[in-house]
Amino acid sequence: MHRTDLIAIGELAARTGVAVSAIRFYEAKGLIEALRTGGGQRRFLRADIRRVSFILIAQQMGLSLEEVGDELARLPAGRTPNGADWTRISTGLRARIDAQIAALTRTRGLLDQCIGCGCLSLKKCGLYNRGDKAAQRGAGPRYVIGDRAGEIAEIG
Amino acid sequence: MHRTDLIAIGELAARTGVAVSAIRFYEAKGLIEALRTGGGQRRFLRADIRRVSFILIAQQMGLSLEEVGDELARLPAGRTPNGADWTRISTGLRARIDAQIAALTRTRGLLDQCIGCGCLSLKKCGLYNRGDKAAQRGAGPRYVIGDRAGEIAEIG
DNA sequence: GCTTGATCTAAACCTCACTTGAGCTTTCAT
DNA sequence: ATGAAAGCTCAAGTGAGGTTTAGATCAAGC
Repeated sequence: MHRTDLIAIGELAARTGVAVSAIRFYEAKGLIEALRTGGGQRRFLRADIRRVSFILIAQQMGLSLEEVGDELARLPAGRTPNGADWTRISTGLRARIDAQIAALTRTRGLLDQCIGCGCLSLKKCGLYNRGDKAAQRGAGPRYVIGDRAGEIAEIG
Repeated sequence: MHRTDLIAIGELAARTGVAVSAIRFYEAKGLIEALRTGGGQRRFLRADIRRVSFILIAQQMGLSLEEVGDELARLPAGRTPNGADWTRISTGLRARIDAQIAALTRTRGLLDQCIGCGCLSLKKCGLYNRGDKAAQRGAGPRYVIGDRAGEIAEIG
């Protein structure tokens, strides 16, 4: 048990269910760090399994990799999250989920008002981006709907 | 009122709040169609305002442009959605939102169980993709977490 | 010592939903 | 008839979160 506590990238991949390429990508993004063998191969600590797991869970909660990186960087010694860290972070994640649920519930209410109306009027329906950050997640630059909502005309 | 019922792309853009470039993009994707003037400029029907509005709303509900295209294609005569169509479609959208809310609520429950535990164990926490399509929305090909959940080892 | 499988790097490619730019043409009000 | 504003096409760029490919090297079992 002098060398066995270091694991190769393939094993880290297998243990976390992430592709090897993704692990290299995370390293390039600074989310994890690797030691190197004499021949240049990566060797990870067992604790990195936990670290990668955290990345996956945080992603599930809707954090971008950059935000995940921020969280990890905020850890005391740049270390893998321990129980106390996790309690703090996961409580924050909970708040995010609450916000997402609230946003969806609001949208559902608007949709309900709109079912059977069929007007699809931008003015009346209110089905346009009421500060709905969650729905905005996605790819690339996006036209911000509702930015100038007052100027959008009624259909007709 | 012989020519005025056709509108130029700029007006369609102004009436819907989307960029002109986005409208051309939608046309290229087959979501809307345009007539052409002798000089090659696009002319749209007034009904296309409603059609574009539908695209925006459906996107808000989390449909991809391809899915929006499928919905539009499913319309009786390939026509712009009318009141009855909208009732049918929006009821379907409502179901999607319900599913998203349910998924988030489930995740929140798992997170609650996990706060204070800190194990981050893939086996025990269950914080991995329980058929959570909503969280999967985003850019590009993505490793499907939990696909082989049974084979993912415990941390340690 | 040799072979096989794992790993290495760098760069290119992918999706989605658009935007931007270059270079030219059409439309419309005056 | 003209000049500004709006429109046209086609190609390339953006950003997130990776994957794929190519060609070379490393580590380990026999």
